[in-house]
Amino acid sequence: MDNNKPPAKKAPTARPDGVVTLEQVAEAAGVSPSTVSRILNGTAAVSEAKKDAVQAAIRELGFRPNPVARGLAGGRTLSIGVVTQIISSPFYGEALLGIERELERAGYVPLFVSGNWHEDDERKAIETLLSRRVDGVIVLAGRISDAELTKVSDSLPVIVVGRQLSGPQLFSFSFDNREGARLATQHLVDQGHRRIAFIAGDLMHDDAVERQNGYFDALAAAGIPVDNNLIVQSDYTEAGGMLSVTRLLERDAHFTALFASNDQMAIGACLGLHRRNLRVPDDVSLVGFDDLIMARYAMPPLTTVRQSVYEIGVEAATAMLEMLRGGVPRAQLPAPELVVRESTRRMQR
Amino acid sequence: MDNNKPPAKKAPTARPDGVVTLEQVAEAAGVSPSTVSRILNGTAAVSEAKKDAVQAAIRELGFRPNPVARGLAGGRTLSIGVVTQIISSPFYGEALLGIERELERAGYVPLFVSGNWHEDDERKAIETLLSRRVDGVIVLAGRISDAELTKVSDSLPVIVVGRQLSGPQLFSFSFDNREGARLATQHLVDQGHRRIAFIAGDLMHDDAVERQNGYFDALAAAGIPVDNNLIVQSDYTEAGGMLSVTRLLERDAHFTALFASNDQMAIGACLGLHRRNLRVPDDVSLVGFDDLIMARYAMPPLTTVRQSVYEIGVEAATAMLEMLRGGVPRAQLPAPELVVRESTRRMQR
DNA sequence: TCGCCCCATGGGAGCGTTCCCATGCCGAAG
DNA sequence: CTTCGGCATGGGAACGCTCCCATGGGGCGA
Repeated sequence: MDNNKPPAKKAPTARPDGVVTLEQVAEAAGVSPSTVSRILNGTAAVSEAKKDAVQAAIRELGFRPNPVARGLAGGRTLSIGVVTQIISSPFYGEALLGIERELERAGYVPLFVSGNWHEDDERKAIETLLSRRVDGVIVLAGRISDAELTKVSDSLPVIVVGRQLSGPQLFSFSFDNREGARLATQHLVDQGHRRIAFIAGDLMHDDAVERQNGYFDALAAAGIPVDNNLIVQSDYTEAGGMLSVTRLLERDAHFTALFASNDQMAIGACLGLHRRNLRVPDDVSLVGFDDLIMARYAMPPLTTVRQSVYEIGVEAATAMLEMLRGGVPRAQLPAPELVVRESTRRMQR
Repeated sequence: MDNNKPPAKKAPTARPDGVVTLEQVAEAAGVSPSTVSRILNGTAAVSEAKKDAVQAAIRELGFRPNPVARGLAGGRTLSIGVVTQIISSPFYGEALLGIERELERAGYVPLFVSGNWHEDDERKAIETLLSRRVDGVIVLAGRISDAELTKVSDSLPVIVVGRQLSGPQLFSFSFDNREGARLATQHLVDQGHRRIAFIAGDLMHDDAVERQNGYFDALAAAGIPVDNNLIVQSDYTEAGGMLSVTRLLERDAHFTALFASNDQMAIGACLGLHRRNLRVPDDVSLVGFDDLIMARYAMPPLTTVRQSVYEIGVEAATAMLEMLRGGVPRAQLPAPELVVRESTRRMQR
């Protein structure tokens, strides 16, 4: 009774580490591993009886499929790579949250990697993701060339937010930055402002360019000539916004309104103005872009353009899942909307 | 010449999908897969000659080990699970950045999952991580019980930030919240304030309790009795901070200073005060905690307690790596430091 | 009634590594 | 010179799952 011959062929029952495998489930349910796999993945038709037996066994044993083994065997890892620029940014944070929530519903897990606004880092980030065998990649903005992105999409579905690209496994969508910026500028014009300064983002990026175009659109519509002296380029950070105000003031570019192309720069600008004893909105009306939480709690609360960043994340994830399912993704982003708070007012005198 | 018999035994050379495997490297270098593995992992001594040959082959073929296969075979996935509460929070964002940066240096990748301040979600998050076979888990605060956390550490190294726990595979460390809060309150006392309101965090969490204790400490040291009417409990969000001010004001709890136990609530409180026509710092001095970027750009810039959240992330990751290496982790967090800005001033009249 | 086709199922070969074990080989000790 | 130990190396079995292929039955048309 004690012949414990090592090559005992098979012994799926119980393991020292308490890990439950598919094989054990199969044995408990009295079916083959193949059948369990089929039920798990819905790969093929299985009789109700066996289905029930297996479900019961799974529940009883507390079986949880091992994604690692799945990844190796099936080539899918149920994980999606997400390339952000800085994970800590309030802007990206919102988007990541949307992505995470949406992916979770489908059993996928996001793998976040930061590009740090640096082309090389971004490339490395994508490499990391590829070597981790993610099932797809979502790229939020970024510097890497369109060509490289397209190349990646040869082997994987790719969703790009904030660019215009497409291909068999490539889908992109953007928020209507131009219209949003137009709305913001228009609002300032409507309030009687004529000298409206503009803090642009990094013009290497489409969205920054589009926001600038929206600014131009509104000025043109109002018959106000563009004055380059009123425009500075910055980097979407609070510090950048603050610095921009200094630059503007040093140029002696008199302005009664300022449109910063994102909220973070607007907040920075606000402090910059404060330091020069210029009050918002009394001396300068200020508009931001994005409608991050910080806009709502700024002093004064910031007029801005609502862009539901969370929603963008959700849409990106949805599109990815759709692509993975073999379908054709689409993205329906809400239209830009101006949120008027207290940082803008009708031009005095 | 055309006999393409299917069971050709082995053909490691080239694959349709361009994926390079360890086996191909072995063949190219004229050694066995085992040897390549040994070189890759430094598992055993290998002659210099073979080592060079393999290195060359790796470089030439552009081989990148497949973490998925590694995970299956070796039981390690080179990934670390990180349980946060809300990935989009400016506070956690900073910490995650620190973790990511530090892990990257060692070739590890973080897997972020959100607990949403919800015990069930947190438990599910940890489950997800375990089923993904992460090599370790870093928990940032959270609601889950100490016992459960300890249980997890039976099978994995665990690092907990913001609690006091320990065990063979369990390490925790905290920022000195109590001292930080004491410092903040003390500062207010030093400015002549006696009626100092306090917005606590969720007292289910150690850090919130500690911050409250620090507040008590300073009051006691100054001989000021605790007035429960001056204390409200909230949730570390801007909205919560704003609401707290309303509650405080409705109670007719006259106060000349307010210490909010994190920056986000302080920012919200600032707006709340503004709405009631109370100016910061003219009518009420305000102090926050954390020193997030937003504190620097608040209006007025917020006096707060510096807690390098980024650093905390780095320390957590470092400790994790140390544990993985089999060593004994330690964490050296900088001491709390008060950052005086413009939201506090000497009590008038 | 017979044969064909399709469907439910099982068997088993990978997926790319790691790691245990076996195999030579060489030098040192007896 | 023989024997033993140790070291560099190769072989091959896992790891847990997916998926292709083979098999056996049953239903249905002729």
